[in-house]
Amino acid sequence: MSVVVHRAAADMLHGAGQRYTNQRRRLVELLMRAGGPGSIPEILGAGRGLKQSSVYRNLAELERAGVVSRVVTDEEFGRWELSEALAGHHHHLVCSSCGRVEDAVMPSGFERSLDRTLDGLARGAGFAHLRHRLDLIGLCADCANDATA
Amino acid sequence: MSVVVHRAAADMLHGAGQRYTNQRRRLVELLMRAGGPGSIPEILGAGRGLKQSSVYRNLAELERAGVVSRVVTDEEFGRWELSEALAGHHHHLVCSSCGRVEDAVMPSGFERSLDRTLDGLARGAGFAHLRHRLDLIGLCADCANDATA
DNA sequence: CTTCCTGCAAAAGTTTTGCATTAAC
DNA sequence: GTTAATGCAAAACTTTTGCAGGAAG
Repeated sequence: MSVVVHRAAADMLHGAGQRYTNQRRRLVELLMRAGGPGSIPEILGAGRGLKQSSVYRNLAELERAGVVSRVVTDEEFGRWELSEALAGHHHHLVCSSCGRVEDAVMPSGFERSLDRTLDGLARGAGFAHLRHRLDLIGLCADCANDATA
Repeated sequence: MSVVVHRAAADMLHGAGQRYTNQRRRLVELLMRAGGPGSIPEILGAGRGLKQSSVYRNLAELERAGVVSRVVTDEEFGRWELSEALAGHHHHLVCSSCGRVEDAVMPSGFERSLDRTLDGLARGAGFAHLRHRLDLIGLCADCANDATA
């Protein structure tokens, strides 16, 4: 699986006239292992030796090539994940206490009915519906425990 | 309606030992009229005479009191709206081309089934489900026209 | 050998903070 | 009168950019 992702990432970059360098491979590897979007501090801390300006530039380049996507949050720094082209369509469980973000997949039947509902909404407002973004906000197990204790 | 909102905002602030000053009233008025979340540049530009540092401080204070909420986007500046306590539960239509954001409401039956589905997801992952955030990403009428032309 | 990538340092952008002044209650 | 809000300027913060050196093809 990880081989498939790296192969795809390499192809996507090469198609854009870009190289799949060691540092870019490390970023993809890191995001693939994470189980959810990784924040800039996590990336800079974890990926020992990854330099700030190169990380920003490489994430931007990987995004242009369609390999990664920026995730919107209310945090003060960025979060990045593998694009849905590589990771599949999914949603996020966001802990409002510690900021942790995990991936989650909804039943495909529900996705379909959600998209139909949004099509209707969009039509009514003159919007062309491209995609949606659905996050569950709550407390992760750790933070829920802390609150109880 | 606007009277009701101002009254509620005043109560919420007073409950927190804060004052409902002219500037805070102008912020609430502005966000109430907007039909969607307002960005910091819009607020600073539109509300003539609103000073940058005071706007940031007042939005933070209004958020603490539960009057307004920060909206997450991928823009480089903040967006703010009336809280759901005042404006009711709703979603956003986001134009991926120009950044415009409009409010939208989904059929209540669909909201219920969405919440049930998310309850299941949360339980499976050890999350305590508090609320959700659902945005439709697409092209507003103006940008769709530009693309066609 | 040409093009792209990397790293450092500096700049740009938004947001936050310190402090003296002014307004609200 | 006492406490909180405002405005200005400076600081903090993340992110972007310029430029020289190094690696990739």
